Amino acid sequence: MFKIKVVKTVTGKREEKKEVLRQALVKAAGHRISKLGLGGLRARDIAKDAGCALGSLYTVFTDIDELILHVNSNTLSKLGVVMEAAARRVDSPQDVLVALANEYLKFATENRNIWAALFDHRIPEGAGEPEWHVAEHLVLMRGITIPLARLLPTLNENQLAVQARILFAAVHGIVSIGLHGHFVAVPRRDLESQLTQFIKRIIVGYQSSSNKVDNIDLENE
Amino acid sequence: MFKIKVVKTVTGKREEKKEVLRQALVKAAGHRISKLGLGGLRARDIAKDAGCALGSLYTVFTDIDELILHVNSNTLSKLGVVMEAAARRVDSPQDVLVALANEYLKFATENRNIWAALFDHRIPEGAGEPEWHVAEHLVLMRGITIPLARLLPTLNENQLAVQARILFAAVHGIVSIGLHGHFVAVPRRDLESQLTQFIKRIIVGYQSSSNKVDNIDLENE
DNA sequence: TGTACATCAGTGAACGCGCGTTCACTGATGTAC
DNA sequence: TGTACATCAGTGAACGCGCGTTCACTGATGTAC
Repeated sequence: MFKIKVVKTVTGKREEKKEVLRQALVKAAGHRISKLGLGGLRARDIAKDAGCALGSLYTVFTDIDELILHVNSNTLSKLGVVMEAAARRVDSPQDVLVALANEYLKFATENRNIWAALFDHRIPEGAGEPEWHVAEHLVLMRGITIPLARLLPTLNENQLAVQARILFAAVHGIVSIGLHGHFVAVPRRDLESQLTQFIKRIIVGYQSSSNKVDNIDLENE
Repeated sequence: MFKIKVVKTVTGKREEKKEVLRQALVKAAGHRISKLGLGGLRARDIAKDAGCALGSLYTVFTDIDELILHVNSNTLSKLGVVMEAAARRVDSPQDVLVALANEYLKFATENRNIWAALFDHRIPEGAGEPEWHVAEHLVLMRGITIPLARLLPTLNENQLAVQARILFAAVHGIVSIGLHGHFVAVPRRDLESQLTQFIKRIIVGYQSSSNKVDNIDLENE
């Protein structure tokens, strides 16, 4: 037992250092992206900031893209944490949905570049994102599905998933165009209240008897 | 009079040819983008497709970016045409809004890459897009404002503009995430009906007496 | 524990290449008389 | 109308440079006995 532990520790020293390097690189890349955006990211700069040689980057990641993927993974997890916290601060499913939308806006505003990297980073040609990364997206969706299920108890799992995605996409669009200023945007200071009203309107739409989601959705299954 | 006309024609021959070249380049660039996306665009290829030398491109545009701007301008104008036509095919403001959203989805689906270029193209560093291009965006917004004004007659100009932008942003988000498959998307075949339901829900939200837009919006003015 | 050997992380200069942009040249278009 | 000269569009080879990635080398960590 003792022997095994020692061997493990000693043998692990290499893997341990590698892990430290990995973290340092992800952190450095994150800072660079925060400051200059995804487009301002250079392998050389990351290595320099992380305090290692350029080549080291490639002993730990196969690619710059792989490194970015890890940065995005971190971002997603941070986003998940604040969203969950926001949801916990209120009770009714209506308030939770509003809180989630506003927290998303807040996160995007305060972490512009690193948030934008989530969407700007395109996987090159071949197969898409690895499953572990897709799974992280799903966790976020889950946070929306929960209040939605309380709000619309007649929907099944699949219908809820679809509504969560639609809702997220709509909010993302508003936040994205609002911050980016692409096309003509809504003044920043109005965004939050507009977003809140927007969510409330959709909730009213969900609840209106003439427009029940379960009636409609079944068309598609 | 006759003399002037002749002089004009002859003198105009240079400018005329230049214009032909300009159009050819924009067209060629458009095709390239359609096929390979904005990321697959190369100055050499465009010139080749347009049947001119590489250098010619720079006698007509200062930049690749300027050329792309013109392609986007074309796209915007095409989009405007189909949206307007779609709006004319129905009567009630509700139906117009639904039709506009669905036409937007259709346009994006059928012109993926060239549509994506509208949003993917980032102006380098310095000052933003030229005003003539911004004006083109406004025309699109105008198309949304009109039915919205009929639906919500108590809103003033400014409030309508904000609502139009929010609505556009939300629809864009749904279409964008739906098509791009970024994050986990809604199955394509469901998108249209989901989008329709979505718009209907928002309209219900607008009309619900407990959630009047004019009551809310005035907070911000 | 100590010594000899093996492995592999870490290095950073050099490679390679893609690609936007320029520039000296030519030939067509325009002007003057 | 015709001729001599001027202008400027059009050309494409060459420039330049940014930057991801590699690779021969070194030194630290790990293994065997």
